[in-house]
Amino acid sequence: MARVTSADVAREAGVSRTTVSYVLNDTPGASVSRVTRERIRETATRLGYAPSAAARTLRRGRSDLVVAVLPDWPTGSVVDTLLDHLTDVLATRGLFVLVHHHRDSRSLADLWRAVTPHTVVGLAPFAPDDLRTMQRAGIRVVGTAQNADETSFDVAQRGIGALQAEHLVAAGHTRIAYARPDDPRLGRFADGRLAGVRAACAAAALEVPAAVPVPAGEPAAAAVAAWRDAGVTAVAAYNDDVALAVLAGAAAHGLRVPDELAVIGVDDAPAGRVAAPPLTTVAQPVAQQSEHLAASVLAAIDGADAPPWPDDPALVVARGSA
Amino acid sequence: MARVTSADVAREAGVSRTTVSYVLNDTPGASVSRVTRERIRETATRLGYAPSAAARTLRRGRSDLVVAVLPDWPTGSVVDTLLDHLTDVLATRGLFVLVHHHRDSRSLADLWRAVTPHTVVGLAPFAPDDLRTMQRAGIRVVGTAQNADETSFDVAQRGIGALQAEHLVAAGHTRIAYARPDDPRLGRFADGRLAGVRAACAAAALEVPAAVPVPAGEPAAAAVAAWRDAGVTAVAAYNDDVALAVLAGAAAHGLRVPDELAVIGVDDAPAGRVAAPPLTTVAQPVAQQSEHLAASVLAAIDGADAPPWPDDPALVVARGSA
DNA sequence: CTGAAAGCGCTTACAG
DNA sequence: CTGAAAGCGCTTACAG
Repeated sequence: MARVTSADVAREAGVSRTTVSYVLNDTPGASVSRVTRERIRETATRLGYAPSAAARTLRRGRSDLVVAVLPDWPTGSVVDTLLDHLTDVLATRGLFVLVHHHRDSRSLADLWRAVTPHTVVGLAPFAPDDLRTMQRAGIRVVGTAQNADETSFDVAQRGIGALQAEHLVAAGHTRIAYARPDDPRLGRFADGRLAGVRAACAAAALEVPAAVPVPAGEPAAAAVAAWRDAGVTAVAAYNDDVALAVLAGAAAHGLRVPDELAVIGVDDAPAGRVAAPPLTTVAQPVAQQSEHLAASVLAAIDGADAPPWPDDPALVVARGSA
Repeated sequence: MARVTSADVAREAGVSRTTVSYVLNDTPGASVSRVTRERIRETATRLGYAPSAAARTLRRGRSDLVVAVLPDWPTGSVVDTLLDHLTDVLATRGLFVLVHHHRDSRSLADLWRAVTPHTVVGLAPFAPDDLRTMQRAGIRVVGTAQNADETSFDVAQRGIGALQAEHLVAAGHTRIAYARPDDPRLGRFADGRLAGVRAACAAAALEVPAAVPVPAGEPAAAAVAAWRDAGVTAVAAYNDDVALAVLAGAAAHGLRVPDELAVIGVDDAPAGRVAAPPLTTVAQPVAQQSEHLAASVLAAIDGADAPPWPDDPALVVARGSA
């Protein structure tokens, strides 16, 4: 069974391909009689005509496809929400979003041999080579500062870390430690958040916190013992899973939380909300972030200026642990 | 700046487009002198030539793109791992994987106007209409039983539920309850797991468990009280987040776990490993599942038979809570 | 060993 | 109001 083309529809409906194209694309300014219109549509449906995306793209020089490039690391619900919203917003412009999970080790160049995207949205920074290839291929790139090596996401990470530290400082802690994840793929995130914690501590004239790796899913008994011996009274954790591991470590040593050790996470994960004590955490206002991403992409497509990053994107949810 | 085409490379290198195509695609059987080869490659790089995916696809009638269609619900790390592996395996065949997060309410038909995929991998079942459109467009579809309305994922979900119940039954429990999530998007998963639990209970001649919605992230105090009053001694939870909420509910009533109430989750999430008591759970052997998915897709591409679903895909990780 | 030419399926300026 | 024709950029049978 050969593919059904617009020529088949035209022949069957007794018109030219031109008319078929006009009708099926609702080309403005094309005036085709009502009955012809109906007949063409009916014929297309009956034959099961599906236009060739490749031919369309080749002819128009641009596709309706937006590729979102995600980093390799486990992304979670925030990114899901972001993409969901982006998909909705772009759908109103007739654009489709497809997601590519990118391994840093591999070049993106080969991907453009398989697809001709309208626009590429980067949620991770691109390698300079990749950026150059895309620019040369005339692909529009959004979501990452094109010349700086820092994305708005990096900035957001720093803000999150700062918020954690400021909360701890405000509660009177003076010796703060940082619990970072041991998954190397999370490094870039962790570095950003840690930088924020350190900046806030420095601003409060406190000693700069040391970072110790705390694997999620194992009680952090050793780390907690070391902190206790060093006089640390509060720890900022990379995320809620890491914070929960710290909580378990404290329990193992009979340390009372938050009196003897305060703990703050990031994510506002369900597990933290039902921990004992309930975990204090930093929540990201996903709705706001989603709006911003979608607006940035739209602006880029329209050649407008990018909207400013919202002022105060994250917030502390104070519960029992800090 | 106009797009660089193979004609530009040909002119600049002093050869025909034919030769450029042969060299850049390493066409077998094309014998081009070494120095010409080098010159063409060098010229292509210098000009920043990127072949047009659309033209290539149009000409060959098939693209190198595989689209994975995911359902709308929060997917999490298992699916990430699956896709990661699939991407790796297909890369060895020169294929690229792009992911589409699909809302059931919306038709997939429009997507095929933006891309011409080589193959579509469905991790959720497709609507009959969508399936028909794809077949007509000559798109190969994998990963979902094409005529039955049940995917291998549905089967897997039932197996998980059965495992939970069997573990509880083996421990001597006779009154078992089911805690399902309140996120409606998870319904399909929850139904499958619940069916497995019920089947296993029926097989053990026990009363069929009632399902009560337990929101993740809130101590399930009311649900636990009701279970206690009804003489329930064990609960199978949809996943670890829900199980943790049950654990918190038990704590709120001073119920000892597992003696007065046993709890089993699904996922082997980090938070469950550091809970008090550590959560007993069902772990999915992601590596095996990944192999199976990748092998299925490869088989479909090669026109071979799909490999059988592995016998015993999930396993109970017994810890403190059941 | 290399090139001229056809054709994939579409859209759109142009002619009628 | 409708059609014939060009051309998007590539690959590949064919001729030399």
